[in-house]
Amino acid sequence: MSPDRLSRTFAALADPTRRAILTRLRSGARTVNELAAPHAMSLPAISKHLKVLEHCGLITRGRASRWRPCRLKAAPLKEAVDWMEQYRRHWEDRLDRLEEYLQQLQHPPQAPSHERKK
Amino acid sequence: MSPDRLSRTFAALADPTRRAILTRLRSGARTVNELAAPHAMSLPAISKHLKVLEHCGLITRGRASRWRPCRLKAAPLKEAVDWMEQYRRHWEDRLDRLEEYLQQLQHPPQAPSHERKK
DNA sequence: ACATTATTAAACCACATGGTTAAATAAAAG
DNA sequence: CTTTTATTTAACCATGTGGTTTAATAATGT
Repeated sequence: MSPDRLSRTFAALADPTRRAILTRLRSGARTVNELAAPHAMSLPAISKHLKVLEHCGLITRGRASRWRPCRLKAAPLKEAVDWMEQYRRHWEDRLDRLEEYLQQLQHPPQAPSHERKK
Repeated sequence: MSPDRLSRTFAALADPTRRAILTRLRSGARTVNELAAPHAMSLPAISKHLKVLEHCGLITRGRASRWRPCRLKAAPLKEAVDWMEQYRRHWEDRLDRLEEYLQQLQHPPQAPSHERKK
């Protein structure tokens, strides 16, 4: 039961090594060795990270003779940002206080919802 | 060695149950029981999810008599979106093709960068 | 005092994750 | 053909994650 793509994307982004790889790919396609170089870990470890990124669609891999150049595909990031954008109003300070005030009107701390009538 | 907050935030968002909880909290504070109700899992499971969300700052918990109302705090989402925004130009179609063309000029598939013999 | 309600803690389990080393594969170079 | 280079696979290991059930805690209601 593999999770949905949004979940896979967020999971992929949760690792600093993988984020570093994506950042590196912003300036163009790179081979596995090139991507591995800056990191203090084995090549198989990097290979696994790349597989994770590929599996959620954040990179694609071509074949150029004996190299497998990785290329950034940012589409899943759009999907993720779109999900988060729903919350923009919640993190913008101006509305935050009003927000909380309205929330308290709806759900006074003394008697949280549960059994209220419609 | 607990990971940085950005990593924790992405990890928190990688679970559909937790995203559903956050979505629910957009309309105001809710008690643990209220949040658990729509989900087919035990209360301790929900309690753990809330702990994850709290630990990365996506929710705060107050104390109102015997209830622990959870309240959304979207600030970490801003941090996450800010990171992703760097990639906006990569997912906007118009630039995508030009992007790839320029990347190929820089890193031709036949002989990737670093140890090319002249 | 006792039972009820809301929530958390503890102990446990299956499986995923992130790393390792050693070996396999594939293409290019000598 | 043999060696070298680039990368992946396999097997393994420690730790983390997401769930369970049972028990503890804490405040309220009777």
